[in-house]
This record gives sequence, structure tokens and C-alpha cells, in this order.
Amino acid sequence: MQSTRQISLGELIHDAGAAGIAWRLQSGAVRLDRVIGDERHFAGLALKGDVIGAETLLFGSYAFEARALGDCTLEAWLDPGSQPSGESLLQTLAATERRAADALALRYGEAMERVRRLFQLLAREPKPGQAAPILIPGLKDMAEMTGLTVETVSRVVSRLRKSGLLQKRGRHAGLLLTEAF
Amino acid sequence: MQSTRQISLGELIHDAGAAGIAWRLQSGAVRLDRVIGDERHFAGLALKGDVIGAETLLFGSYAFEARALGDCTLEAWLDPGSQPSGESLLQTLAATERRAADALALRYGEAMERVRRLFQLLAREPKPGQAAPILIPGLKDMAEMTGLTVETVSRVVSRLRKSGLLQKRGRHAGLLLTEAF
DNA sequence: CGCCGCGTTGAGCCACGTCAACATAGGTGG
DNA sequence: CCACCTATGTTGACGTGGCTCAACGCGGCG
Repeated sequence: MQSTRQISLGELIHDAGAAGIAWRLQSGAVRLDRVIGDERHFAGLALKGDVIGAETLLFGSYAFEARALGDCTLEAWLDPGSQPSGESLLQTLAATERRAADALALRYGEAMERVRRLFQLLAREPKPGQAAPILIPGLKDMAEMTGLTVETVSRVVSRLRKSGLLQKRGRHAGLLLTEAF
Repeated sequence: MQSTRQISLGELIHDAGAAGIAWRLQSGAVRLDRVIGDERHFAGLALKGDVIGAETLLFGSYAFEARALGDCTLEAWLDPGSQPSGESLLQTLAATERRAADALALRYGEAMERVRRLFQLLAREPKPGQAAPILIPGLKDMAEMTGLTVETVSRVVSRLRKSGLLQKRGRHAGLLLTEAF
């Protein structure tokens, strides 16, 4: 097993139940899904710096399915158990709780607010004075994360583009204007 | 600081930012809120066996506000760092991820489904052949967790009672009929 | 007693879901 | 290269579930 992986948009990172190790997200975004029978339900989000699959250190297999929301770089994450009291494990735990709260917020309020919150999470740091680049996942992914329908998300994104908050840049890229967002 | 606490319905367990230690929930249910300015947003849920405030081991203070959704028994939780590679910390991490997924599911689908999912989480194990007792939190709490309004939750609960799935038992107690739920 | 927090219920409206038609981009095989 | 197909996104028309606003009942408490 190599110690770093490149994953591209929409690609499966790992199945639920499969054996594997934990990874840290160097860049990109990942959606986690709980798999029940043949149904998949959005169960969490991982962004740059977050760790996925930490439960493999305990069970040996993944609890969730992970799929890339954009191009991702993963590096193998071995619990630095060397630290007294597993400090990095604690940091991972704290980060996980924060992300979970972020994900919950994606499912509250009006459609427009939800999608904007999602974009804010996905936005990368802008170069000074520039708009923040953002890798837009498929509508289906966005709909499932926000708890809306594809049609509604499409309409919201259209409105954002028309109002100038979002600039189209190819099929899967847009720009967020700094001031407004 | 005593090593076990009794908390009753609606009571504050700890403020966000306050200093304190981590606790394990021996019984009851707790809602976690992210505090931004003077606003509080539902950010997580803790049930029997879950650990809250683990981040105090790292920061010394709580990241979220915690409030009892029913009567709770807490016991002090000291990270058993004695274990090689912090196994109990890993278990806590895994449990946190599962709970986060549960909380997310509370905000998806129709009102009726959401409230039922919430009740299923809050239900205690029934005595064999009996209905499952459940401590019902206030409507406001339920509304904020499910992302609905108080009025809608009230109507849903009414319908559940009329349909016999739920039996009233005093102001803050109900019964879930085993078969249906 | 009067006040206040909490729950209940009704009436009306609107944001979003549903259904349907169509556009566009990639992918695959001839 | 085109022909075809499928996945994905867009847009419109329409219906409805849940939000809003409002009135009221009830219990606890000073």
C-alpha cells in the first residue's frame, strides 16, 4: 500500500466494510455515506486536513463509504500513538465533531442559505484580492448533502450565477466573488 | 469535582468555552449546541454510553454547549491513556461519527419520518413484551433537532398519539408501541 | 390572582417537491 | 469521423407539505 493517493472527482475511495487504513486529506473534499442494505445516506463530510477511516485502527474495516467530491490528495495516516495520551487522536476527534456540526448546518434553513453554506465549506482560500475558487461537485451530491432535490439546487445555483456571486468556469468549476459570500 | 453528576430535564450541563472535564453518559440524552455570538445552533447529540467534552483533554475547555434532553447521569471520563494507542479514544471517535450520522438523518425526509427517527433514538430498551418508554423533550428541542417548527412537531406528535403509536403518560413521558415503531 | 412559558389548533400562503420535456457533454462502437 | 446512448443539468407548470401568523388552553409560580 503506497502512502499517498490521488483520487479524482466522483471516484470511490473505499467501500463500507472493506478492509483498509486511515487517511488524511491533504486537499479536496470527501463525502461519507452510511450504507444500509443497498441504500446510501449522506453521513458526513471531510475536508482538507481531516482524517477518514480512523475506525480501521479499531475494527480493521471502514464504517462508511467514502467518495471524492473533487480531486483529492490522501496521505496514509498512522495514529502517532507515540504521543502520550494520543494527542493527535484527540485533535482528530475534535475536528470530527466540528465537521459534523458543519454538515448538520447544511440541512437547516432555506435552500439558498444551505447551498451557500455548502459552497463556503468547499471554497479554497482565495489568492489575495481574487475570488475564491471552488470545485463544484455534481448536483446530485449537493442535493443529497443539503437535503434538497437536484432541481432546487440547480435553480439556486442559477440564481447565484445570475446575481454575479458565482462565475462559471467550465463544467465543474466556478468562482465565488469575495465580498458577497 | 465529584466523579458523577445527576442532571435533570432542560438543565445546562456546561457552557461553550467553559473549563471542565469530559463526561460519559450513563443514561439520558444530551443535545450539543454550537454557540456563535448569542445564537445557538444544534450541533450534535449524545446518548447513553457516549462521551461529551472530550476536547477538554486537548483545549481545557468545552467546544459546545451541552443541555440535558431528559434526566441524565454523567460519570467523569478520564482518557484511559494507559492503553497502548488509546483504544478507548478510538472507540469514542467511532461512536461520535455514528451519532453524527444519526443526527444528520434527523434532518432528512418528511416531518413524520424525522420525528419518528428522533423517538427511536431516544427510546429506551423496552421490558420484554412491553412498549418502549421514552422521555420526550420539549417541542422546542425536538423542532431544533429535526429542523422543523414547533407547530409542525406538535401536529406530528398529535397524529402519532391519535394513531395509537404513542401513548401519553404525563407531561414529559410517552410510550412507544413496540410493533409499530 | 395575573403572568409567563409551553403546547395545541386553525387558516392561508409560499418555497420546495414532483413531474415532464428538453439541452448538453462524454463515452463507446462502428 | 459520425451515430448513438446515457448521465447530468436546466427550465417550466403545478400541487402540497410545512412555515407563518394568530388565537387559545393549561399548568406553574410569584
